[in-house]
Amino acid sequence: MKPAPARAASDLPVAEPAPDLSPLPDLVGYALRRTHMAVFRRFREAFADYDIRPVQLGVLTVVLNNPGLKQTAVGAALGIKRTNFGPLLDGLMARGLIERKRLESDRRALGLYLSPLGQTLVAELQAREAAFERQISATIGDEGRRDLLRLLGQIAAGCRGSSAEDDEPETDGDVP
Amino acid sequence: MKPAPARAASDLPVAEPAPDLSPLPDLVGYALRRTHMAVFRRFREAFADYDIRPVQLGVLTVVLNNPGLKQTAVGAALGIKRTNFGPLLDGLMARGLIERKRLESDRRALGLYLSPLGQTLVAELQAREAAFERQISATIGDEGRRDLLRLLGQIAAGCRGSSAEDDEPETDGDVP
DNA sequence: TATTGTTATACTCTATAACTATA
DNA sequence: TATAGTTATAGAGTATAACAATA
Repeated sequence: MKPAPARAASDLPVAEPAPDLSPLPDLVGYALRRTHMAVFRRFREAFADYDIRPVQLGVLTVVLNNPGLKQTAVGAALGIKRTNFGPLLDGLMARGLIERKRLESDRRALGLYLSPLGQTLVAELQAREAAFERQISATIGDEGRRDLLRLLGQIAAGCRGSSAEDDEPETDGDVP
Repeated sequence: MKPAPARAASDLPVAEPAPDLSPLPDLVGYALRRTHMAVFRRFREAFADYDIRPVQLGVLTVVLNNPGLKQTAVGAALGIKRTNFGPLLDGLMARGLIERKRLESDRRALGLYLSPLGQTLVAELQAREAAFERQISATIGDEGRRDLLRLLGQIAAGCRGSSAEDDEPETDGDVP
């Protein structure tokens, strides 16, 4: 709510008329990028004291719900490539939040578990997450939020629907 | 449309019951991330022959609409930090799409212009962009698209509304 | 002193390719 | 041969700090 620069009537003639961005503001892709960036920044602020980023909370949540799930499956559920999931896990393990155990059934695979510390932390994080969710969707109401989630889901499903998706990363499994 | 692995009735007992992701799929931030990723991937495919990414098209569009606008203003309009905008521009200039001229009015600043080649290219890109937009929003219809843009705008505005935004990057200027 | 643009640097995310050890 | 996980590597995207030239 800046009080408007209060131009001195002879300071600077025109206030830089705001560039013409058309047609960007009317494009779904552009709106998604801007909104995602804004929400992401807010998330970082809201979780700054925990030093947690959205992907990390995603991993902790999936491991909480599915203890013992093997690494590949956790990564695939979140759309993270095998290759990139390792370093991400390293960070969470170095903080003592996640533990890994070699599976008896398949000695190649590693099952993921939350440590006691991880369980305590994820409970706190989920509480704050719920508050964060209420905060960012405060302006659109419950109905708007439902609409938004539905529309986003339809767009994402449509994008997955066609073209090349051979590889591994996007083997989702969530949206039916 | 894979024909379903056709389990041999004694091959693998259960088909891995799809991990529980709750509450992630019901979170606006998570849905934004997934949808943004999916749309971004589709964009790259759709513009692969041009080797153009969304941000680059954004820059070209703003320069087309506002020839002579100084570098800082173009970057700020798109939410790109001064520091990171330089290298991005280098790429577009190396391809001969954008030219820069030192401004007479302020000899610190550089005005951005499209080269003739850049003008030709951006016309083609915008045509394809329109087709891409119809493609990804095909499943939600015109009404759904309007709703989606409105909801995304409200979320983004709400995120910008509070907390720390002192620095330069997010000096938007678009959304009123 | 403030602004424009630059360089240097770092961390995260994403992506490919090649390797091991199990299966 | 195929899978689980790793390493190495590369490119974007984002972030800070410090600098030169200009205002």
